[in-house]
Amino acid sequence: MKKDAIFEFFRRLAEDNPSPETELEFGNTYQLLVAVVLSAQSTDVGVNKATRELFQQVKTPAEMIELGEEGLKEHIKTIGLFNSKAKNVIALSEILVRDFGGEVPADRDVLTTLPGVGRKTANVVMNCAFGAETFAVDTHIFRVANRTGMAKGKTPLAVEKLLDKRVPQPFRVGSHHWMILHGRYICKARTPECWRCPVADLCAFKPKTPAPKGAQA
DNA sequence: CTCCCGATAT
DNA sequence: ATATCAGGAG
Repeated sequence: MKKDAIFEFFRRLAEDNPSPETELEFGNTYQLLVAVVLSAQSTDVGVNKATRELFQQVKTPAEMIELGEEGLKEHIKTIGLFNSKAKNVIALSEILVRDFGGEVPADRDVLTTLPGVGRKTANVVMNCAFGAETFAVDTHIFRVANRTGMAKGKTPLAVEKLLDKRVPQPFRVGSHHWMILHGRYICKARTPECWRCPVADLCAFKPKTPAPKGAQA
């Protein structure tokens, strides 16, 4: 995708949604971190359903430790990978209390040292909580970037580095969410809805199946 | 590379 | 029945 097309791509998505935000629900930065850890290979809807009561009861790492691993499992047992996620959230909370005064560090490389926190999760926290120009390449961004031809790469890290080079201001902070929402609701993995896509003319992907009868753009 | 792992859409 | 979902660790 050419430089002008990338600018136009985000200009149109920004026009439709001026201030995109994460669909994960949270009340503070610690809860955001926990929600993102829980969201691995799971839907935001499912995570929000599980965290609604949890976050009413638990707002700090100290309170999470008090709840305990088994107590946490009761809240998140409807989420995939819940055993390893519960273990990681408790371990991560203990480290925050012991080494960081119960606060979430605003540093990507420090965040990555926490159990259950990889590069993608750390980038989400940096972007959503601290406004950093980081590209958290999850399954949606990886797919949208490759499909459209904006940034073709074999690994999430390769795509992230290309996006960092190619996405211009003033879209560098918001592009992360625009791509996620676009991938979630239009440029879907199984059935991309190209017939109602606002950036289809800028995209390298050509759908094999036509728009369904009576589909509205 | 494999394992982890429930809910939902197709 | 199977693919997919805001991945990370061993």
